[in-house]
Amino acid sequence: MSSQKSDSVHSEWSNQELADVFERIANLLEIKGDVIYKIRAYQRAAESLRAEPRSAAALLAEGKLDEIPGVGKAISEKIEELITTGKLEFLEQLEQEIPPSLLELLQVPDVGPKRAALLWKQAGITDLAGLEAAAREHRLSKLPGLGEKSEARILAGIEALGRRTGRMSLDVAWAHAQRWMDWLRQQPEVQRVEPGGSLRRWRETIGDLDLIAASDHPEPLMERFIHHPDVQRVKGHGENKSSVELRNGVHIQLWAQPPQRFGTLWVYATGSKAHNVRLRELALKRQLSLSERGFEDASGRLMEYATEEEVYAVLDLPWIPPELREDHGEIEAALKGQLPELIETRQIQAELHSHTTWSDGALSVEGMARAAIERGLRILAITDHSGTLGITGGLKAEQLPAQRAEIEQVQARLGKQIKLLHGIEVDIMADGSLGFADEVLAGLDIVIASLHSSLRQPRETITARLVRAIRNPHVDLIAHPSGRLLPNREGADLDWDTVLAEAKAHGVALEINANPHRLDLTDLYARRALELGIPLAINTDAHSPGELDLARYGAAVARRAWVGPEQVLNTWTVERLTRWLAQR
DNA sequence: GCCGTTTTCGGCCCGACTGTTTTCAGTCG
Repeated sequence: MSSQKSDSVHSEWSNQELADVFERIANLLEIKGDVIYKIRAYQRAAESLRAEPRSAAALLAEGKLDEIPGVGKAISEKIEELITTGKLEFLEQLEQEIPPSLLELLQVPDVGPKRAALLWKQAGITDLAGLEAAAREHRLSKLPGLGEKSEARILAGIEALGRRTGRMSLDVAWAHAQRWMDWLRQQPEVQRVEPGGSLRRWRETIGDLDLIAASDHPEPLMERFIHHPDVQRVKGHGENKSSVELRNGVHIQLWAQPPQRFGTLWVYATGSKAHNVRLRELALKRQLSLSERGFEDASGRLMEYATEEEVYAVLDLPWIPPELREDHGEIEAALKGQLPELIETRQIQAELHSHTTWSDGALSVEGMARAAIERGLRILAITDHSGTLGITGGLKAEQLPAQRAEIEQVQARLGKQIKLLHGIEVDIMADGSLGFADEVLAGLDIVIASLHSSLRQPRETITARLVRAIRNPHVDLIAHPSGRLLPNREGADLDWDTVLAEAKAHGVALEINANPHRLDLTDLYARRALELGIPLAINTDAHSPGELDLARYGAAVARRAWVGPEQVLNTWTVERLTRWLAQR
């Protein structure tokens, strides 16, 4: 990407695109060899932009860009230049000095900014193809600081890039992690095994798996780990840390320390990196140095801790739930004793988005109802698809009375075990109208509206389309608002400031779709919705009984968004929920 | 380049692992 926007599909710079520009600047400055703290400033600004739910364009208009952490005078001006002119003089200058194709080299393991500069200046290598050719011709090993082993590692790294499977959805990652944790627990040297990294923080997709072990004898454990028959390539191997690539393309990092250091190790290997940096800064203010081994005081004495609670207590902090550890304000909240109460999966007692054989579900109304009862749910909304284009086997409006009759019969049989609601998941058409007429929607207990088609419309069009649905007086809830599919299909290019403002204005709830391939709303916008007081729903969108168990993934998104039980419709009593629906 | 319950100037996290080196630089998380 250059600093010039390639086309005019987007009317505005998204925070993500701005972040990409600053990350690009940081990488180019690193290759150039600029002051490390300037580089970190650009990196921090990029991270903050990605974590900022309000659009930078809107903040600029309000003169509030400096509310973004790490954005000061210089970066504010650059954001303004990008938004107003579409390009950035500073970046264009930089790209004159440093060939931007060098940035490709940074994707290769073991190639960082210093080596990229070396490869460029001493060997004339400016892109990935050039690097691969040089490695194959054994020209790399002749460069200063590089030998035959480095050359072989770099070549292996380039080949691994081609195999790279990308990020995993959360359910896939957990399945792999469980298998490996079971294996690790069977090893004689292991006292304890836990997940770490982005998996434990329940990030929406997972790159590498981080597994943490307590062991008095880590060496033989690491030895057995790297020689496991599923291991294709050993990326690194030491006493306390090893990392491997498996034959199935999954990358695993195993960390180990003795049990009495498990607390600091687990904090460290859980991250996030930004959270860890903040903890270390707090430690330094107390004349302590914090690492995965423990706290070291000025005299060099190491203090070891077996639990995370003890580690946080040293810094006068309460234990912080992993889902919050992103340096998105959790340290400040913890210091003030104001960590939020987070929703628990067990508090979810309603499923407000489910499908039956009336559309594309696997079970009958009664089958789904009984599955819901088995899982302890008190409320189940049957919300089959409206029979509009693109949805196979959707309901026609004429079928709704028959479906209602069936739901009432099942309700009569099941009695007080569960409250069934007759709803619909109505399609939002390409023009923003709904798949059913208002008179039809008026007769239903709950109306969910969602986008399924034409997700690639330009931002203004698709935003207006969603807004029109939100403004329909019969719509209670917008399901999976962006329509994204993890790990690969991006969601609609929505103007979220507008969508959230409209949802608030009309009291329409927004769904956190719990399916691990959706997780939509994202944590970012769920947190903004929380702050705005927009009602939230955590729904599995179950098409089969097993999918009702996906609620925990939705709860994870809500927890990452600092959401407690109060604002989530699914935690409400039958009376409160039916009253809310009736008032709308 | 950013930031402020030690500061508007002078700071800005830490160790493991690797390879190429004779004591350390680069990369990574």
